[in-house]
Amino acid sequence: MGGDAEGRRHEGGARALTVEVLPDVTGLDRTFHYSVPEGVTAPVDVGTVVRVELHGRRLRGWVVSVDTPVPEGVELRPVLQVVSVGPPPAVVELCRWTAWRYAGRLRVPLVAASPERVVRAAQAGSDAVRRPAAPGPVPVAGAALSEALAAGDAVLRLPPTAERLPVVEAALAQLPFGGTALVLVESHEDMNRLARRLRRLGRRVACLPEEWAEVAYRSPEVVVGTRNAVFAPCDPSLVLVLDAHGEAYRSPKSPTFDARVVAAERARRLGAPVVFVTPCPSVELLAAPGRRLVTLPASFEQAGWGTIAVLDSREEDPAEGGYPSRLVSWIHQAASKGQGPVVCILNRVGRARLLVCGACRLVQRCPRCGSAQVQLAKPPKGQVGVLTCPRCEDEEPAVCPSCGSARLRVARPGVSRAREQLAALTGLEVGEVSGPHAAVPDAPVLMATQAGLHRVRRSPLVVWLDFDQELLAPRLRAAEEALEMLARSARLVGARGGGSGRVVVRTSLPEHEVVRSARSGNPALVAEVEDARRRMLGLPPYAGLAGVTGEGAEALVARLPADVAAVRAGLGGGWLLRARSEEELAEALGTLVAGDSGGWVGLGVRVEMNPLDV
DNA sequence: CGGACAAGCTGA
DNA sequence: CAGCTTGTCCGG
Repeated sequence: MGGDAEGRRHEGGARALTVEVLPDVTGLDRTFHYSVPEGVTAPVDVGTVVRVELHGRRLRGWVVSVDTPVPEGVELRPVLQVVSVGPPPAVVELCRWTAWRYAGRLRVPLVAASPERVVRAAQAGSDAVRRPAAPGPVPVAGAALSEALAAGDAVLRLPPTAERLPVVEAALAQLPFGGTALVLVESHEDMNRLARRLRRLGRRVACLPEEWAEVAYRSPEVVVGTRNAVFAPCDPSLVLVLDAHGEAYRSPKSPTFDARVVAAERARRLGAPVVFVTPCPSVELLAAPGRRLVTLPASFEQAGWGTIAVLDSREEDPAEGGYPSRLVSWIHQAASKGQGPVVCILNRVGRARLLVCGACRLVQRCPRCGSAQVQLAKPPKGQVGVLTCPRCEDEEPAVCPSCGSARLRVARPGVSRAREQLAALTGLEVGEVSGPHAAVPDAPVLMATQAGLHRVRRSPLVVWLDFDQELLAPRLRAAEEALEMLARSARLVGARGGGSGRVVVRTSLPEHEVVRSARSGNPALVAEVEDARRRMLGLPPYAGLAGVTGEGAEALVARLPADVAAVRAGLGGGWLLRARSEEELAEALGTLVAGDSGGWVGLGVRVEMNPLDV
């Protein structure tokens, strides 16, 4: 790529080159024209990072077009300096598409597509001789991957404990000579692990964004990276998205682009195949037009979900002290195996999420806003605790306002309280993992929120202490997310050479399709129910939804075409837009914005496509 | 976005 | 009316 990197500049001095530059300034979504003076020797092309003067300020910016007509009556100033090589023109084009598709500014995808540090122009082309790919044994998943690659755009449903390295290897075996595979992964950690393992197999790997220049100039066999790597400065011959269910593929800030959607678009433009590998494909992933679902033999898939045991919480004996004795003995057994910590999960931070007065049975609520108060920490001995309102952060002493009793019963425990209970019941040391960054204590049993799933490599036993909470969460994707959590749990206990661990799910809904899907290793059960629900309720992917907030939201909404519905969305003067598809929404918003002298400057509007909170 | 410049407020 | 805050405008 960047084939004629040398070609565009100066044209033998016949005419001065003019460039259109987008300044790297948040909120200034406008372009300005500059001339490229003779003194500038570095190549200048679409994507190049330059330094320019604007309104007395020296700014960095991207060249977004070359030799486009300059608006009348402007006096061109010269580009001060070529700062760095930037994304190749085709990637800038992809960035434009992304900004349009997610109704946001171009700057964000351009930042994602650009090197972190300055990169000087270098000779294109590979300097290393490739060894031919060793034709290793083709595993079950390898054959399925071939089928998926042949389909052009496919989801490969690979059960959670199945190794993913053979899938990547099988993809590399099909790479054309000199071709590059782009592999997207959920996290930085996954990237480093995959890169390490591929290098050990003799593959030439480059990671993004660290090795941006290698990707651009050395054409490695494999480019590995997270969400932003979808804008890799190369022309991939195939694209692989691992753990394609992961929320990490969605950008949290506007434009809220989804790297899976961008990956499919990129592959389509290049005529390259794209394969999404995941144990539990979402409705969105499956519903993309022209996409095939490739599955493995049912027996392989079932085995790949491991052992998932259900504890029906309706049958528990309250005399057992909070958790059934069967669970306690499972924890004892697993903890003695020495295969990592037992991980118990409760997605409720703090000590208590619901308190009831022991004397008069009153539910403790915030005196200001009425929300149920929570208790974050156990009070020191002999002192009265503090109740906090999760909504307005009001703090009150832990005393019943109605009868004055300080005997408050924990009706719904949080992790801290559950930790105390488990330690008492098992007699084992129980550590607590609460934040995504807190240290993981060295204890045989860990009490964790969902974040704990990502903090442990391997475990003999994962216990969901209250899975009802995940099954019944009032979120659009609750069922799919619950299945993803079970998939991750299954991987944790099955990690490395067929771990013999198990996942325990404590719930009062053992017949819920999420539980049945995971137990039978058939994620289609959830997919079918979810698909029907989305169709019936007109939710994505069978509708396009977008949240619009900010000063100018009202004015924008007033000018929307008739086929885009808008309703006031709860807090803070925002709006929720609905159209037949996200593309239609993007089109409507795009034309509105293009109407006002292009760009989102001064509109005071932020658009969140496909918002996560209903 | 952030600087420039204008209009508005304060206190001596 | 100097000295400061607040607001609006605009960039090549």
